[in-house]
Amino acid sequence: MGEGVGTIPRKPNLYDVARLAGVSRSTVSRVLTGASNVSPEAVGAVRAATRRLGYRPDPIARAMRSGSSGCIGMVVPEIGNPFFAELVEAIERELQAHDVELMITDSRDSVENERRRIESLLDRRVDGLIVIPVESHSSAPALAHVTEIPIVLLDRRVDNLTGDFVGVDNAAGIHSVLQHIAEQGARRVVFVSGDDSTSTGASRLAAFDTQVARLVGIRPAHRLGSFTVEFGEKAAHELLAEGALPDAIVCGSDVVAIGVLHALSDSGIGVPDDVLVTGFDGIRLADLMRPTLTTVSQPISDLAVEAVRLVLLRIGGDTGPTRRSEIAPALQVRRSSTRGSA
Amino acid sequence: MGEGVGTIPRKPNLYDVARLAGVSRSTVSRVLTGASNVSPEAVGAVRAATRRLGYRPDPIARAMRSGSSGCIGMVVPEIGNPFFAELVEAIERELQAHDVELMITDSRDSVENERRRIESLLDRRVDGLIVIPVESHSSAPALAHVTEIPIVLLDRRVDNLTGDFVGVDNAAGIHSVLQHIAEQGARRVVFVSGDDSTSTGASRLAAFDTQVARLVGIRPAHRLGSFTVEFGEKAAHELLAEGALPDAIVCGSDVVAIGVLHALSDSGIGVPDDVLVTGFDGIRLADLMRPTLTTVSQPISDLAVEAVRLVLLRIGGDTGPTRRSEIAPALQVRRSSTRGSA
DNA sequence: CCGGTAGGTGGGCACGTTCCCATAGTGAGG
DNA sequence: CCTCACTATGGGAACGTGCCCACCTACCGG
Repeated sequence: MGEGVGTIPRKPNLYDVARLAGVSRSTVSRVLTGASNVSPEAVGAVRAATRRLGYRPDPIARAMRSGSSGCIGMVVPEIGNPFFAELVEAIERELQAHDVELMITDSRDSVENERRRIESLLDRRVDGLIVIPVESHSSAPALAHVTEIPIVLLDRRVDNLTGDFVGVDNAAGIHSVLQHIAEQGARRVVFVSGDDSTSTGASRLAAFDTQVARLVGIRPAHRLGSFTVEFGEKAAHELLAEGALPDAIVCGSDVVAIGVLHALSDSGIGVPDDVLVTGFDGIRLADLMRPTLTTVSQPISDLAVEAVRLVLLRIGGDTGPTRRSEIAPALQVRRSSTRGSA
Repeated sequence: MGEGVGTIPRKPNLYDVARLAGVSRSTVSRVLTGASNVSPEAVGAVRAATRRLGYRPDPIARAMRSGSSGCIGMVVPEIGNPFFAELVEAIERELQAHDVELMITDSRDSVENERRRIESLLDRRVDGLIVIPVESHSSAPALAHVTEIPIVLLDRRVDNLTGDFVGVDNAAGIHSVLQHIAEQGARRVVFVSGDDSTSTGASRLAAFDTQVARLVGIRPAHRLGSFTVEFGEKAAHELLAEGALPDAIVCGSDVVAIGVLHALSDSGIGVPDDVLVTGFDGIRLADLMRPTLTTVSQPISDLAVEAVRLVLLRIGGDTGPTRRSEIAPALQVRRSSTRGSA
């Protein structure tokens, strides 16, 4: 009974590769980490042995020693929100193109959860973070706490936080919607959106307030809550209860608009015949609603490419000034806002 | 200049806690891992020191030594699919209730990606896996390869794989739909669904074939592709091109049904007046479509609770026989399939 | 001919934790 | 009174890797 005969083939480690290649652990490590000062013969022997044993470096041990895991973490407020889900999908696709792994976590719209998720990702030694923060104000402490690794804010900003940001130009988006609504002849318009606890809510609201009088017309009003279908339904029902239906309901997000459409349909109000409705985000479902939903379409793929580019750049050592990428959204005119069309 | 004065406060480790508590590393470790044989005074001192230093155990080092990370991994074919997104959300919520962390990854409907994701999660020492497999056949090797930790299949099965499964009773779901369709007076029905490369596709198809003749009627037909909006649109357009519209279109998933509704609406076909349409899955959006979509509603929350219960049970050491939980779905009758209603 | 230098290599150590074993103290039973 | 067993504790080792340092050899210049 010779030694090693019949033993269970344990997962190979650096020692095993070194033994088979006839070199030391150090040399194997040098080859695998791409360091210089290794002879071509050694490189060849190590590569052969690695392949032969099916060796893969242990990411845990690697993280332990080097403090880096080779993957980046993402925190999302609510993966069930189609816009965020599409964003995650795009980020994942883009990272895969760069051979970087993604760890996705959900903060469930709670700052406390968000803090925990970020701490956990840091503990797991992610090399960078892409975060869609929960709130523009109270998310700040948890995020400011991240100093060792780069962090890119996606879609939403956070107050007083020096970090890279990637999102759309909300003011331009609201502008294009209002202009379009005005062209359709609407005069009285109500803005239904999330409140100003998120930067997207705040800046879309500010843009509406700044531009509505000049572009559209009389007695503009708000109804602010959260970016959910339920809030859209509630807001629409309240508007109906008050009696005077506006000419147009401009929504701060597509899910809100979907809620509004649902409530109006339930009450027998015709869209676009009785009231125009628009959304914001450009989720895939916007085009599948009946009526199809006019919306400010965010270039999700471009946002993902830019966010990934930025975080990898920072991981690569870039220490330039904080960057803000505001990509222009494009208005998608559809049935829900086109009066008198077929 | 005394030593330690003005030094940067490094992240505390076991040594620091032990020193402050006046005990050894071993005792601290015993307290924190909840082992027995520790005196109450030691426990108190360690807890106090831990709190005082704000010490948190390093999960990487823990994983390195013990081979366990205290979190479980999930692999999903497509996070952008609303049904999967809702499932992920429910799983995350349920795991959080048990204080277990979740690492979510996306296989993007590729068996090769799926294999890589699983390997990576194993490398990261997750304690268990919840997987929605890509295919019932070719996903098998990658999954069979997982032997050290428990794995629970969710929604879809895999051939010849001995592992726990949680999903709905697809045959019962199809049965309830067909019965309902028959009651509405439909005779000719077409089944539009994903093909049999997934177990859900296969079993819904089998159930349709077995039951349709008895329950509904004449010349049933299929149109099989993938569980996507695009396929639903394509299938509906093809049906229209062929001329003879059936009485009802039974879809294998809600996203397919949404695609069908979209295509029919584009072509001016009335639902439910000209043709009945039903879905399967019960995603939240089904109730927001116009017409609202009749669907077989999966108890997503129950599925998540059961999957989490099973995986934690196995992690806890349970070695009982393989379990199959097939939860009964509930038919949600809505506008898209109710002929002659208001 | 000798010293210096650069390229290539191997060994020790550390990262922070858990597991195993040895040891000291204590109570009970023969 | 001695011994056995059991509790509480501390120290050493190990998980697998990357980094630092020391070493060896060959080559080149003085």
